[in-house]
Amino acid sequence: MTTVRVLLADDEHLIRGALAALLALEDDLVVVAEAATGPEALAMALAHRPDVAVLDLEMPGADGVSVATSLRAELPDCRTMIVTSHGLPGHLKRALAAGVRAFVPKTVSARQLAGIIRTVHAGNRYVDPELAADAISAGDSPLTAREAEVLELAADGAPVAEIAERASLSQGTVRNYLSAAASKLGAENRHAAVRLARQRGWV
Amino acid sequence: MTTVRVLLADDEHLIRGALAALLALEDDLVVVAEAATGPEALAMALAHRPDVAVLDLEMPGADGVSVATSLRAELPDCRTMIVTSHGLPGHLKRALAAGVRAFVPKTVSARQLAGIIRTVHAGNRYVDPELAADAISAGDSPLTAREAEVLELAADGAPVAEIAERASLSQGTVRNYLSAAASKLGAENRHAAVRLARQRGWV
DNA sequence: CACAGCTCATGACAAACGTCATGGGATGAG
DNA sequence: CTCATCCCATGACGTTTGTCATGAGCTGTG
Repeated sequence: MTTVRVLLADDEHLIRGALAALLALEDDLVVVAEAATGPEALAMALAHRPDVAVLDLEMPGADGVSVATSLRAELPDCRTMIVTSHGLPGHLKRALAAGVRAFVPKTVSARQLAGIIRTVHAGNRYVDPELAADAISAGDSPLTAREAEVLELAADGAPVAEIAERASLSQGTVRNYLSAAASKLGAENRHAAVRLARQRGWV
Repeated sequence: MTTVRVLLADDEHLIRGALAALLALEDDLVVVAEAATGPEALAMALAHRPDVAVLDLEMPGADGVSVATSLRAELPDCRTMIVTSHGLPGHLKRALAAGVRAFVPKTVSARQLAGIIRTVHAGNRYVDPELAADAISAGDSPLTAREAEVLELAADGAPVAEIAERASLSQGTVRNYLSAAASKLGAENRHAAVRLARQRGWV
């Protein structure tokens, strides 16, 4: 029997600890390291060279996907997987693009998670069926690069003047992009557009 | 030794299961029921009459605080406590007003949580020191009831006309409230005001 | 090469929004 | 009772927006 060396990264101590305890019950899994932040996860991975890194999507410092990206470069043999509370379609896409092998919502049971870790370790992929369906039905972002960028700058309710300055664009151009983005998303105004784009993980 | 009967409510199966397993290690605690949604938590509580209800703040159906409110009315002997990932000051306030005995971020360890459950069962309260400090420094909401209501309706980027209709107010009145709210919060416009109010848990 | 698509800009117009002054009715504290 | 505060409204003003037309430079594809 091969044992799988696992790295666990989650900023919530309660969950990380509990998870470690549950995974320890599976006798072919061993948690070799834990981390509470993105950078820490990276450091721990380099130090302990786990077979599989289980990364929370939302962590301080660097999110799961960017950790996965770094990991892919620095530790190619380590498979990565993402667990998350909020299963936005866009996140799934970003994750897969970063070479993540599994994308799992926290609504699964520990036993299922253990199974998925084995699946990933065996070289296969796993994506939660429901999330996959959402991602497919949500489709690709219709926004161009600049539209997305400007929309993101508009996210905190800043006036056009400020967005224009931060993006080094003229105010007119910003309004054009905002208008285009809103109409592509079927939103009444840029603020609603921001909400929609967020929901679909396009920002 | 008295044993404490605990209800566990969290929509994330992974966490709920893991938590149950960890609490089971404490021999004076016994998890008598689990729930994944607000209404389910309520039903389980009525059926199993636990000593302490550990409620996640964000759950489908009804959030932790409203469950606690119902519980207070229907099962006064049951102490309630809230665990949450996002410790917004306003939530803490709402929770305490609802008679919740403890408010804990998920960054604590399972051992600490067990201790807090005992504290609560003994009739005492517990509030995470950091959250308490935030809540105090954030202060009370300066918004009047209507201002908060209108601000909430503005949350999804709806135009004034729609807000006015939904609140049964004139458009002028809505704009006045929005303007007042934004200036009280020091925001540039209503959208930024919504963000700020959300951050502080005032909506 | 021609064509399509993205990028950036300008100008102009209508609609939406923020702000202010003003006032009447309700309510609660002193 | 009086005063402050909130609630609701109206009208008016200037500003910020969304939208549209138009055009120029750039890039990649067929």
